[in-house]
Amino acid sequence: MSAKLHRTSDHPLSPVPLADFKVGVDNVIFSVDTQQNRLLVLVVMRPDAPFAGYWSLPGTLVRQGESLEDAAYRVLAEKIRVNTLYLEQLYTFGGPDRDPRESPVAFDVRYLSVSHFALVRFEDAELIADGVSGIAWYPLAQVPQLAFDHNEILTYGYRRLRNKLEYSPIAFDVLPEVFTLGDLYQLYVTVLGEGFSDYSNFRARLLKLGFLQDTGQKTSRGAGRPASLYRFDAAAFEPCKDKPMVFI
Amino acid sequence: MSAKLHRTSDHPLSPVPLADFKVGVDNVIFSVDTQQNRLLVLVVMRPDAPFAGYWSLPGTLVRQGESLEDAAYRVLAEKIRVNTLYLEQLYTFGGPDRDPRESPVAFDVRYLSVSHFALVRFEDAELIADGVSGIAWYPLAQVPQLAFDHNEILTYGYRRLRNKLEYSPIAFDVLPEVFTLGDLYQLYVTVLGEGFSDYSNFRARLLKLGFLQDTGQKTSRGAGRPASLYRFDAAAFEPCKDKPMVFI
DNA sequence: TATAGTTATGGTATAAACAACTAAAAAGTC
DNA sequence: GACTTTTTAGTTGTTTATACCATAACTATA
Repeated sequence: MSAKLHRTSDHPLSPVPLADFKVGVDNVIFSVDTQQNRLLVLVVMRPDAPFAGYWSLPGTLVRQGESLEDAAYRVLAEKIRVNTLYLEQLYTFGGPDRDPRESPVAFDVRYLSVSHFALVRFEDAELIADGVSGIAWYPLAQVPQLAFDHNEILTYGYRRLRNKLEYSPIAFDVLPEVFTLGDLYQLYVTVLGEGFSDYSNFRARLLKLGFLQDTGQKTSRGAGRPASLYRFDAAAFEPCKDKPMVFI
Repeated sequence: MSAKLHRTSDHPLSPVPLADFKVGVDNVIFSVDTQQNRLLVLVVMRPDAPFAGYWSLPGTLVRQGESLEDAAYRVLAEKIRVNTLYLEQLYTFGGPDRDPRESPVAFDVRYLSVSHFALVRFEDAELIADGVSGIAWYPLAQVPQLAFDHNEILTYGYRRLRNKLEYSPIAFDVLPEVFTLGDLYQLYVTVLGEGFSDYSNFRARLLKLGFLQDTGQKTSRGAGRPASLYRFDAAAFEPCKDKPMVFI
């Protein structure tokens, strides 16, 4: 790192050429299948070069007059029909040589990717098959080699997911509108593994925090005692903003 | 937000024009004057249009063959001589109309800023006055209106600083090599305010975590009992990676 | 119908941790 | 020597996390 410091600056009379960029937006879109307890990532098949025939994160190039966030929403809406989603910026990948379309000799174009992180409800999300290129949910552990540096972007996204799950109420952007405490616990186990409190203590903590609203209704699916159905109360969450919901 | 979803996609035979970007890198560089207990931000005076005569965050446009991180290091090295620093990517600002050089009619160029967050040691950092444009440390509360959307970027940077101070050992990138527990506590007070544990409990917690190495030496500055001088032990910090150092 | 299996729920006891507070030690100052 | 300043080292009460257990409410099966 220190080698990068104290470089002699270029002569002011010979201006160095600036890079010209196309800016892309790539989305890490997570969902959780609460039936099968699987963490899923949305990938699309690339029909054209470069990386034709490779799976990739759904992305697009930013158009004239379009903001980064708008571009992220646009590419998502082209792939899934959803009523509600969570979306935030993730990280920007902009090194040279990350896209083969960049000519290493001519330096004519650079491709930069502003990645975004999104969550959708699995039951609610309807994939849009346009007939041309494929689209699929992949369990995170089974994601193949992706185009470009998209595996690296995915790693960033997964880290963000785990971190946010600790403090933010993003679980309720993935779960159905009403859910049981067992559903909520299973979601945390699916994403984080078993490295935190057991079900009993998890229950006690979440209920004590006070932002889970009992709907009065009960489930009756299969064996076992029926579970109470809860709803997330965003207003009641405010005071819990900085308190962890689980301890990893 | 829902209005942004489900837009009809453009006709495939009439391709929409993509935006052409110049990519800039702007640095939020913080330091702390431990003598006067002030949180400082580095700003530079813009000599040329746009925003000539305004203070701004030190930035530059990315050159051909240069990575984003390299560009961030370059602009920092042009402004300060330091031996050690902390630097990470902050956020990417890329909406249209954030730079007056963008023509609203012709859509010829868009300017995007990949902001970075940096920390340097105040005593160690020597500002480089190039005679042309000004450069100065500003106390955070007294930062004037900056060029472009740089005040917004600064807000992002300050939030990142406060968040990182809670879990990461970035305090030791700002403090001198050896320091007293009083210095460390004052740094936290300077940045976070007084909303956390008192000095006595702060001491007990930090010492118990076990990554502060007693140098055996003592200070003898002014009145009061001499304080032990400590050094940060990065290896011993590893197990504390996920434990908070203060409770805000 | 009795019994076992399954899941949800509501606890208790113990150890750890946080918060507030007190007191002594080691220097300088008057 | 008395007083001030700052560091250091506690104590105590309360909260909190963790591990573990007991029971309730339902289903499936013998």
